[in-house]
Amino acid sequence: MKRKKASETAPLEGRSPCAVACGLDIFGDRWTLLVVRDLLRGHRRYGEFAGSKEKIPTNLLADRLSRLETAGIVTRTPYQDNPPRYEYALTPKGDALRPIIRAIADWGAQHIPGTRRMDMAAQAAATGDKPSSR
Amino acid sequence: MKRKKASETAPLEGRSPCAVACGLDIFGDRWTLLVVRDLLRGHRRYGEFAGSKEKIPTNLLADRLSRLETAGIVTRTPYQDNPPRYEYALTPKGDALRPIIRAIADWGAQHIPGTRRMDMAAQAAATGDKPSSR
DNA sequence: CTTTTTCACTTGCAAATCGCAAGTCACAAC
DNA sequence: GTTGTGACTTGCGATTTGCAAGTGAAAAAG
Repeated sequence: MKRKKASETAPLEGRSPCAVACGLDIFGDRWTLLVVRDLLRGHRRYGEFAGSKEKIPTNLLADRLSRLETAGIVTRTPYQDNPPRYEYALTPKGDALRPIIRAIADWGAQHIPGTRRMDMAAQAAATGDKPSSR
Repeated sequence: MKRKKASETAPLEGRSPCAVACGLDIFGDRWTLLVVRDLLRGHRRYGEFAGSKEKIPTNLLADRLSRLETAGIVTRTPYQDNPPRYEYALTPKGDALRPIIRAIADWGAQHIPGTRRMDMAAQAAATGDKPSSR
C-alpha cells in the first residue's frame, strides 16, 4: 500500500524557485499528464485509465494516481465498500492543468504528423475559446 | 558521438495518434522542457545551460540537446572551428513550444507555493499579452 | 454450489535511464 | 610548462520502467 504519508501540502523537493522546474517535478514524465488528460476526458475508474490506447502499465498507473493524489491534483473517493473500490476525480488544482494539456495538444497536432487533438470534454467551454478561431 | 541519424522528420515511436501522447514522447521528462525554457530565455551555449540553477547533469544535457536537434526543435551550428564549438537555437517548431512553457509557469506560480514565473525573454511580445494586465 | 469473470491493484524482475563524479581534448592564459 | 576553460564523454551504482503474472473479493455463469 503506497498510501504512506502526504504531510499535507508537501513542499516537494523544490530543486529551484522556478515554477516550470517545480511543475516538471510533479508531472514531468511520460505518463502523468496522460492520466490527467484521461481525467479531463471524464475517466473516473482504474479500468478506464488502464483501457486507454496508450496502455499504461498497471503498476505505473497505480503509482501515478497515488502521486497525483498526494500532490493534491486528484481525489480518490470510495464508490463501494466491499471490495473497496475508488473513483478518481480532478481537484480544482488538477483541473487547472487543462491549459497545459491544451497547449501540448495544439503543438502536437501542428508539429507531429499523424497526430490529432482528440476530443477533450468541454474543452472549448472551459477556456472560452471559439472552435473556429485560433 | 550520438549524432547518428535523424532520418528527416522521423515518425518517432508514435504510441497512439494522440497529439498529447506523442508530444510527451518527445519532451515528457524532467529536463527537456527545462532546456527549452533556457533557450527561450536566450541561452545559446552548453555552459549556459549547464549553469542554470537546476544543475542538469552534463551527460543528460548533451543527450537532451541532441534529441531536441533530431526532433527538429533546436539547431546546432558551429561558432568556431578549432576546437569545434557549437551554439544552439530554437527552430520555429521549437519556439512554438513557448505556450506550453507559459502554461506550466502559470500553473506552477499559482499552485506551488514558493515558486514564481521567472523572466522569459520577450514572453509578452510573442503571445500578444499585456504585461500589466493579467 | 462450484467455476469463471471482472475489477483494482501488487509483485517480480530484467532492462533502460538517471545522476554523480571523473576523465578527455584542444586551445588560451599565466 | 603548468593551470584554466569550454564542451563534452565515460563509468558505474542507484533508481525507474515496462512486461508478465499473481492476488483477493465479489459478481456472474453454469
